[in-house]
Amino acid sequence: MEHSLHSSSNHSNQEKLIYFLRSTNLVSATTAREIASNFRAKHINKHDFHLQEGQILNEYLFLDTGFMRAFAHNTEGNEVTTNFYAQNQVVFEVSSFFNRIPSRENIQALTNCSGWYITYEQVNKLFHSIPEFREFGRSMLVQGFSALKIRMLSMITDTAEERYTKLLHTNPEIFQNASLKTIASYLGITDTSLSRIRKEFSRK
Amino acid sequence: MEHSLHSSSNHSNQEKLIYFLRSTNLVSATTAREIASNFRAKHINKHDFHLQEGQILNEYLFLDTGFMRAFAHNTEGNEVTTNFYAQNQVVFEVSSFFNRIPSRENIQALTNCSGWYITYEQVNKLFHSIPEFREFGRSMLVQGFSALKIRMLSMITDTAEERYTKLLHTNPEIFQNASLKTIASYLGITDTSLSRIRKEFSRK
DNA sequence: CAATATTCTTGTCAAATGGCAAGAAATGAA
DNA sequence: TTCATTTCTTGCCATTTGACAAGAATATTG
Repeated sequence: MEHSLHSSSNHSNQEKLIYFLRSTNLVSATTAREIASNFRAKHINKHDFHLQEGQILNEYLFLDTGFMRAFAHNTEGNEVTTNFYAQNQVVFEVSSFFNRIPSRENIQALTNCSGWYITYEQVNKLFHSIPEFREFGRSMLVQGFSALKIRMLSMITDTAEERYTKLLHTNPEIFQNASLKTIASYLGITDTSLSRIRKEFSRK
Repeated sequence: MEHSLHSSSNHSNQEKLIYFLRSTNLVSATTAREIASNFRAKHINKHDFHLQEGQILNEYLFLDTGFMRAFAHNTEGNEVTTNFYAQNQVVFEVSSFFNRIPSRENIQALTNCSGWYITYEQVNKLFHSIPEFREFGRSMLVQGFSALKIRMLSMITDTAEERYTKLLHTNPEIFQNASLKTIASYLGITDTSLSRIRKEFSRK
C-alpha cells in the first residue's frame, strides 16, 4: 500500500481517535482534532492493569489497539468479568471516574494495548469549554448504560446457551482474546457449564 | 403542625423537587429554584402509563409522590420488570430519551403518582445554559448506571434467595407496591420460585 | 354483599446449572 | 524440547429453578 509509510509508521497517529470522536456525529472534524490534541499516548502490556480495585480512576482512555477486560471480586473472592473492551472503544469505570471514589473493579489488558487518555481534570475542562465534547461524553455514558440494560434483560430472559450464542455472534473477538473461564463469569455461569454448552452447541 | 397549611395544601409545591436538585451538592439554592421553575406538574393515575413501548420518551420526570415501574416484553411476550421508581427519584428511559428512539420499555404507575417534568428540548436548553444542571444531569446518569452495574454483579454472583433478601432490605417499599410476579421478573426468577423462596425465608 | 378476576401458593416432575475432582489439552518458561 | 502450569473437558451427583396445573387467598367490580 502506497500510504503505509504514513499510516503505520507514525507512532502518535491519532487517526482512529479522531475518527471515533467524529463517528457519533456530535463532533466536527476541526473540533475532533482539537479535542484529540489533549490526549496523551498510553501503552499497557499484556496482563498489566489500567485500573486496580481500591484506586480512583483518573484516566479517560480510548483504546486504539488491543483488548481489555474489567472484573470485580464477588463475596467468595472469585473474579467476575464485568466487561470486555475491544479497540475503538472508550475504557473507564463510570462510578470511580465521575464520583471520585475507589473502584471496586479492575481493568486489565488481555493483550498488549495502546491508546489515548486524558485526565479527569482535562475531561471536565473540555466538557466546560467544548459543548460538542460534552455531547460526546454524554453519548458514551448513554451508550454504555443502554448496552448494560440490554445485557441485563438478556440475563433475566435468556438461557445460558442463548446468552452464549448471542455473545458469539455479536462479539466474536472476545473468544479470540479471553479464556473461557473469564467469559463464563461474564455470562453468569461457571466454566464447567460453558464447556458443556459449547459441546452441545458444536453438535449442531 | 403549624406550617401544614403551606406545605401540604399547596398543589404546586416544588419543595421536594428543589430539595432533590440540591441533594447532589451540585446545584445551589438559587439555581435549584431557577431550574425547578421550568418544570410542570404531571399526574398519572394508577395503572396508567408514563411511557409506552414504541413511543419516544419526551419527558424528564421527577416523581414527587407515588410508585412506578418500568418493564419490557421478552421474546415470549412476557413482561419483565426492569426498574422500580419510588418518590424523590427521576424517572426516564435513558436510551429513548437521549437517543430519540422508540422505547422498548414501558413505564407505568403502580399507584396514583404526581411529579414534575420538563421536555427533551428544555433539558438541552438548561444543560446548555446552566452548568450546574448539566452536572446534575450527569450525576443522575452516573447514578443509574452504577446502580445497574451493582445489580448485574448481584445477578451473576448471588443466588435468587440472596437477591431477594437484599431487595427486601434495601427497597422494602417495592414489596408494598408491586405484585410478587412483578418483583419476581425483576429478580430474574419466576413467581413460583419467589413464592418458594419466601416460604423458606419465613421459616427462619 | 356476591360474583369474578387476579394473585399467590403448592405439588409433581423435568431441565438447567453448580460443585467437585480427575484427566486431557494447551500454553508458557527454562 | 521438556517440564510445569494453566485451561478446558468430562463424569457423577446434588441443588436450584422452571413448567404446568390445581386450588387457596386476595382484590376488584357491579
